[in-house]
Amino acid sequence: MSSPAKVIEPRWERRKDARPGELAAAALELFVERGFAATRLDDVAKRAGVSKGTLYLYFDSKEDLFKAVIREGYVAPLAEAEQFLESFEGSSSDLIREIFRRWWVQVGATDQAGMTKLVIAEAGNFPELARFYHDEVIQRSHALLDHAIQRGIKRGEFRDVNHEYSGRISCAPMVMMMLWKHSFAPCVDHQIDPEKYIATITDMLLNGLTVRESPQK
Amino acid sequence: MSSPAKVIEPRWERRKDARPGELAAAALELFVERGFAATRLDDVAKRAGVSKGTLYLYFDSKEDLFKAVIREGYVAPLAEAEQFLESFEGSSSDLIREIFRRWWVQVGATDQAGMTKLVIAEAGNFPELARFYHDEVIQRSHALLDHAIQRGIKRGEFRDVNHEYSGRISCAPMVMMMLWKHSFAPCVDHQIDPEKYIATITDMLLNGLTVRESPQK
DNA sequence: TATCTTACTGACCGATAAGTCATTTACTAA
DNA sequence: TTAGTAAATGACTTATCGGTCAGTAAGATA
Repeated sequence: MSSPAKVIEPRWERRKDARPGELAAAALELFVERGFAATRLDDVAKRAGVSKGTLYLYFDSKEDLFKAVIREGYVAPLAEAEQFLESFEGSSSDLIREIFRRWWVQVGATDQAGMTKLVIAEAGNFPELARFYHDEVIQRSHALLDHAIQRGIKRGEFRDVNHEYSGRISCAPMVMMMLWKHSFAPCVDHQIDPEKYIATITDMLLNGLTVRESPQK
Repeated sequence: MSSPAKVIEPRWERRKDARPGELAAAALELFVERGFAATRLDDVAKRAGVSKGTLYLYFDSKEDLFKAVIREGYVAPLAEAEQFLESFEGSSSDLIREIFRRWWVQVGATDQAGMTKLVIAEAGNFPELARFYHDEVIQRSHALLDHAIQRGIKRGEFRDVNHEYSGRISCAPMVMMMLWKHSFAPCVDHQIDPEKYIATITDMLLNGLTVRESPQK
């Protein structure tokens, strides 16, 4: 059955550089799936293909691992989006549509999307981390949409809506889709079609519900 | 110092009927604050003013307590809202405004608001419960808003927006405000003014961002 | 091929918290 | 007043899991 096997597979490999990233990725998955307290470090290690002892070579404690996952894994694409907004030439309607589209492709469809659920769920246990995530991600996302809306107002494309909450309200449907993906989506039949969903958001956000005296294309 | 004290305070009282409700209320608070796994039953009992042993007189296990909190504590006001919609006479704009206002007063501002965060956070660990909550609360909330929108379309007040996601998208900003209250709100300075927030939602939802050829009041 | 370094392992320890139950005490009814 | 009941207690048992570390083996070096 088994060949004489001159080539013996090593039981494990030394991959000092790759381990932290792989452990953090495994931890993110399990933290999102089960929450911080319900996640066992043995399981994190197993999913990363190492033993628990190895995990402790790279992280001081479970809490340290958690913080590393949040702090180092938080969404980078925001800076790119801010840059994109600055240099965008077209209409503000197209700008907002494009922001949502990119948001989904670069974050929503990736593992990162689960981080929002994780931070919301653990905010009570890790308030400093929640504050960090709020300042670095939430606040900036709201500001991004708000700037896009202000741009539209300045260019005469948009109505002068309330400045304080407009960014936040525009973001809400996108955030909810991310949360949905990591909560109810795996439990229920009905799935969301991101493309259709985003098309409906932009339609409602830009045109509203009320019929117009002079309907436009 | 101490009076002869003919009247000795009893160390505890027998309150068989009140205990389950008080324990469930305490459990909801702590589950929302810390999550299921991180909540200690000693703490739940202490907050309810009893010992852990008493908790086990009324609930079989920690999981049983959790299920009771979700199943028996879920938002009742939905049925009333559905009734309200059926019998509403005014414009669909006013209807939607009023739905949001009542939503906040009857649910958002109460302890119940935390349940949404709890169910989302624990959906991975309790899929059956998540399904239950989805069918009984989420689905019905989306349907409620969707009906209000369909009403507006039928009456010629609203544009014929996409039917599939309009209810969900309309709910998103309200749900986000509830989640916010139980996640970032206690960590950061900035607070949301529910009244202003709801006013901005309805303004954006009904009128959209785009300027109109013939602006209306 | 022999030697050395160190990434990695996994059995083990101790603390924590779920769950139990013998005992205590509030309350009731005779 | 007292005996009877059951609601409530809290010390105890036990399983789990975060964290440790002595030992093992990958693989580099010469």
